Amino acid sequence: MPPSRSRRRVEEAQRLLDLLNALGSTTFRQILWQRASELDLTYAQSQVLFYVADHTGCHMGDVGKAFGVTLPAVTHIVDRLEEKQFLNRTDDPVDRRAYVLELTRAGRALVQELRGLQMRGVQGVLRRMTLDDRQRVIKGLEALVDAATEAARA
Amino acid sequence: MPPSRSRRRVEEAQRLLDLLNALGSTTFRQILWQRASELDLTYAQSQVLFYVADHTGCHMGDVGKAFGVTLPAVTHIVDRLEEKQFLNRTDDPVDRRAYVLELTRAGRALVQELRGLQMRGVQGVLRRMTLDDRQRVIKGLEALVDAATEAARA
DNA sequence: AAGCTTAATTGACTAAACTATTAGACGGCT
DNA sequence: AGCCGTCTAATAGTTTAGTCAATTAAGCTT
Repeated sequence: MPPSRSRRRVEEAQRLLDLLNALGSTTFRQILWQRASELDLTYAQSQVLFYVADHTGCHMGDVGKAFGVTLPAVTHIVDRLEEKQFLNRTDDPVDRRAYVLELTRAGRALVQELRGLQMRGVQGVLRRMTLDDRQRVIKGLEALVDAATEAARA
Repeated sequence: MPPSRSRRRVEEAQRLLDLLNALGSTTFRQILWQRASELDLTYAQSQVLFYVADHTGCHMGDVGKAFGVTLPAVTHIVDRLEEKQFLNRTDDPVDRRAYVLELTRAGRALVQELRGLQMRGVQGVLRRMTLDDRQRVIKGLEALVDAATEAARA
């Protein structure tokens, strides 16, 4: 008897769950963030740094929404990044309740360096894959991310 | 001029990096772990719980190695899971320095419930994808995880 | 038996997250 | 103009997770 449609759905879900776990755990995380931790940057700090790099002029609240954390958490992380001189908190001329975040020169340099390391890490992985597999994973993940976004909205 | 081979490699790496980020951030994490946090289980605690479920009888050190954290970190997490009566720490009859970890009945029930919720979450996402995309993402991720494992070893 | 290694805990610390509260500033309404 | 509700951010206090260094106890080797 061939597997029923619903049985196959279960198997696919199971397999995908395992793969996502494997992805999230040590190996890949290490490839991507190892260098950041060597530079005394925590994972959370790196994430915020990257976010601000891509959203210059954003407010504290924007960061919180982007990562799904509360404002006090953002306050602390930004405090530390400001101490380390990687970003500035300046008054928003338009709305005086808010701050405007932007990277310092050192912050931009750091982001550029880390991006470079991540790119090299990922390229090192992609080099071990066939062209077909590379295309598969990219197209597949695009569809997956889209579907997850829709599912979260619904 | 068509894109050169090396330029394409850079673009692929960039795209993959973005996709992995999108995957790691809010949407998917929420689908998978939302319920656990409602039950006062942190992410780390859930991870350990799941690990022990799949490796009954393991030692503290095994957990640490699996997640790349130090032993004291494991001690704390296991302390909390034991307080909550989700797992037991019993003496290893073979090696009296070590403990043997196993889930309680309540722990097994919890893992089963969470796995069910995760499965439903993932199935809700897969339902919004075409058959081709589902196959693509699974085959693609398998290749990616393999390549990452090799790359980490090398 | 002595000495090294291993498994786990404890203590002291930092980081990150939460809740609840507070302080200003914005905006709409009367 | 003045008040009220809402929004942005900070502060205080707590919990969790992680680190390192030191400690205890058991196993292994010679």
